Amino acid sequence: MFSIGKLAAASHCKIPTIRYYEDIGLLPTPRRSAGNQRIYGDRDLLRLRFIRHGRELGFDLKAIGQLLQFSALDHTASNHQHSHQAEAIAKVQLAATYSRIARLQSLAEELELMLVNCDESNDHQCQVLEVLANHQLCQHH
Amino acid sequence: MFSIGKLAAASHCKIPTIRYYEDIGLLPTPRRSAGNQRIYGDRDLLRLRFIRHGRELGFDLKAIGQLLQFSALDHTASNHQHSHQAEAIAKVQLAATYSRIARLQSLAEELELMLVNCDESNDHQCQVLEVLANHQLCQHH
DNA sequence: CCTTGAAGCTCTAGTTACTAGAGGTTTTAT
DNA sequence: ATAAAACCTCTAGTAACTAGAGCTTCAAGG
Ligand SMILES: [Zn+2]
Ligand SMILES: [Zn+2]
Ligand SMILES: [Zn+2]
Ligand SMILES: [Zn+2]
Repeated sequence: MFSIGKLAAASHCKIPTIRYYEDIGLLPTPRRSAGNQRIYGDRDLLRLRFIRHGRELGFDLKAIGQLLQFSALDHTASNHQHSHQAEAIAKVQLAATYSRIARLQSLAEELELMLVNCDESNDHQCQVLEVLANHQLCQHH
Repeated sequence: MFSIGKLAAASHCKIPTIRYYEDIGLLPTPRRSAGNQRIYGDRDLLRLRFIRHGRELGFDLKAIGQLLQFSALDHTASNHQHSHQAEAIAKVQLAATYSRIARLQSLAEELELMLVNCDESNDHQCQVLEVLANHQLCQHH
């Protein structure tokens, strides 16, 4: 039985974010005090921590919504079916993560090259600006 | 002298995106035909390609706006000062890229671990769901 | 009991970089 | 002359929050 402020502190999640999760249906509508303030229980804290942990691991809210359904936190007991679906979502996330890494690595190489060439140009014809103006000068994409 | 459609085709940029860049001031307001349709020239194409190339390299629009100012495309001639500023922006971008890579790599490791542990669990206590519910089970963050 | 400051409430709007669609006009080609 | 393609403006939607205005409620001290 705690207020939204306590819930926020216990979950490392900001108050407006908690209300936002409620708005979009990720958190259930909590009961209210006589004066209309939200009251939460332990179950809500577990659910919110699950959501935040999912976010830290890079899942989007839609995926987290599905994962919650597969978990015991969404009142239907979890079973083997659900576990397999959860794994499928995690695999998609992993693949997306690898492809982002690959893309960022090629960008980093390109940027490094620009900067190195800047240093080596003796009349300093700035390679950052030159390359941006002309994609032909790129090596990696 | 070409229409917005031709400009889009020549720059691999969608039409609404071109109008959006105009709205936010990244592209100058073009002159118009008698019937109010936009007319562009070669200069606009160079500028738009610069912008798009910057986006492909991961710069945000604010950084690209600055880079444009430093470049010869923004009618003030480029000079050494400008080159140094351009390099500074590229260095910031490079650092941000490396830190994103590092973060994604730790996430990928965590996801891999979850999936491996799922496979190894003989009663299949789904580790994806377990880990999400309990950050203590994480190794990497 | 009363007061005051902290915490909570709702609602709106802003962030980033676009994208989609409605409903109307102009161009281009036959 | 007509019809299709391209263009116009304006609004709103995307993801996941965050900030602020203006008002109400709660908790603690005197
Ligand atoms: Zn340079
Ligand atoms: Zn390139
Ligand atoms: Zn599993
Ligand atoms: Zn964790």
